[in-house]
Amino acid sequence: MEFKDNIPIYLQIKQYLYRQIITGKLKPGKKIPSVRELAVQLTVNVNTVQRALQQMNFEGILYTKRGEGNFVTEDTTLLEKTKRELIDAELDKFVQSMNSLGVSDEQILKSLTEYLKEERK
Amino acid sequence: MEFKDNIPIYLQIKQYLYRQIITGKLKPGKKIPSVRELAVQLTVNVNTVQRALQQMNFEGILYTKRGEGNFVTEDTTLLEKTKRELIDAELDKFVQSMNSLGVSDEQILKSLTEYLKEERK
DNA sequence: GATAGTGTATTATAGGTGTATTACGGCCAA
DNA sequence: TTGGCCGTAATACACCTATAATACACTATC
Repeated sequence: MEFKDNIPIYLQIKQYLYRQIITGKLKPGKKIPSVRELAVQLTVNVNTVQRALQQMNFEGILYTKRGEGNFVTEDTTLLEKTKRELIDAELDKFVQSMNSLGVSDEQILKSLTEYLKEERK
Repeated sequence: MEFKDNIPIYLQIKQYLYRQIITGKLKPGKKIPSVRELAVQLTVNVNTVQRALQQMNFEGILYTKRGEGNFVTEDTTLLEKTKRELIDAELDKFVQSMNSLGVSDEQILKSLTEYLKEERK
């Protein structure tokens, strides 16, 4: 996996896993790859993976069975809520960024529409 | 100024200044505050400010007159180009993020429209 | 020339991040 | 019970970031 510089890798791993879970690639109640496996997969150290998992564990998205592995929560309410929160955060960030670049709300919609058209080519 | 953790401050300063320039709060050809002044203003070390300015200097957005100060470029073409690039980058990031959260292009537009309506309250 | 304000450079220190390595403890199946 | 996966913890090292303090160099102005 490619990581951006200037953003801690363990945060990018968290984000990656969150998205895997939210888009259903990792399913509720199911085991995710082991820390060592993820470390190899992502070409990263075990400690770095573990740091990400620890936090996600604390946040309730994962739960750990020692000696067995990490599993995606079965709390679908929490998953839904998390998804909405992540989307909202993205919207927030985006609109705020565009505004601080001097782009008005109407212009944002216009730009985005154009962008999506362009992208489809 | 408040800085986000997990992103180097000097990069946030760059972003801040870029936006000041692009929105015309800092005008082409005009002097920007001195490194020491910015350091106080942003409650940050002089070295950190300088690092941001050095890069912007290298990028052509600023030019330095030693002993006098830093000035915004008068190359309005470059400024326009930069603005377009920054906006494009934001669009890119946003659409990519939303997609990876399982939000389709049509849904993105819908969500954004709703979000902007909500925001106006 | 002296002074004040500017950018610039250097050094030391501290904290966060990431790697590498080693070791310990729990779970399960052969 | 043993061996092989699991998570977990601790240590040492290197790098980047940020601060702090100091000093130097250039410019304008008086």
